[in-house]
Amino acid sequence: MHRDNYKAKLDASQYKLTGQRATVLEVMIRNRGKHLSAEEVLQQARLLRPNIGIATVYRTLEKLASLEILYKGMFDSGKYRYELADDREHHHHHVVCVNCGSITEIKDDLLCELEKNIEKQGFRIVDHDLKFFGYCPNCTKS
Amino acid sequence: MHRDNYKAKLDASQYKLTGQRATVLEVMIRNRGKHLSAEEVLQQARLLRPNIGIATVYRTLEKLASLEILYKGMFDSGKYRYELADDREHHHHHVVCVNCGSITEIKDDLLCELEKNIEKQGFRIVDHDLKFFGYCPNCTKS
DNA sequence: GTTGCTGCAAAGTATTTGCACCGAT
DNA sequence: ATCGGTGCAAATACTTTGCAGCAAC
Repeated sequence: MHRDNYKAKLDASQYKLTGQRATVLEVMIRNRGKHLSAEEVLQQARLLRPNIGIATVYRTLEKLASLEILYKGMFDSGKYRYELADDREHHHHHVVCVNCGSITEIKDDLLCELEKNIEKQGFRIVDHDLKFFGYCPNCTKS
Repeated sequence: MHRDNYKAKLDASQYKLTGQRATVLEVMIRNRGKHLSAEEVLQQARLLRPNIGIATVYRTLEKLASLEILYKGMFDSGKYRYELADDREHHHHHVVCVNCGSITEIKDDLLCELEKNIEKQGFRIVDHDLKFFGYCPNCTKS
């Protein structure tokens, strides 16, 4: 998806497309496929706009996630990471390397069946989150 | 599994089975199937041993998790929850109700196939973590 | 001038660590 | 006497919030 589409989406929302928000969005677009922490977003955003504050970054990430422009997830431990949501639309999963910490994406779609089973038990499922833990190809060699 | 087996497992480790550790273990056993936060463990532990401290609870939960007596996972947001590990041995998953926050367990095993696919791409998978988000039967009614 | 947005600093949560003391060998 | 374990308090890590000032309409 092109960056103008994200901006349009934000523009159409109840929120203003301010310079700071555009900066955060720009950082996320430039890091498509990566899973950045708020601190990492801040550092990169400051290259473009040196005095942006961490609170603004958090507030912006939160808003972008609520608009479903970003996906907010907890991978390893203790902190949230963010990525462009359309990158993970239908359905890809994460492989977290327990050795080097790298996060790789895996495309697959085998979970619909499982969800149907669960719904037979009276649930209504709206989302899922699947992560694998292991060794990435790089770390398998050693 | 009987509580003596857990104690034996802890006993056989490099760690001592102290009163505090037995208390934490007891709390976890009494709450089999629940997913307790450290704070919740503390509150229950204090019923049995009023002056146990939060640091001891954290240290004990950490040790029990490293011995694979407990499973440590992040469910909703911002804090870890712990459960007896053998309750989740091979393979059950969690359904988190986005309305009431209840966590239900679902037995299933459909992921081996998926793991094999990923391993063909050069990874070595050692664990996975699958969560569904939706509405539990109770909250579906309303 | 109202209203929403920002940066800073302070507060809030969850967790970890430093340290003096205790208890079992 | 040693050494691991404990409780308390302080420190840390991440995130949220209060607030005064700013920017846009």
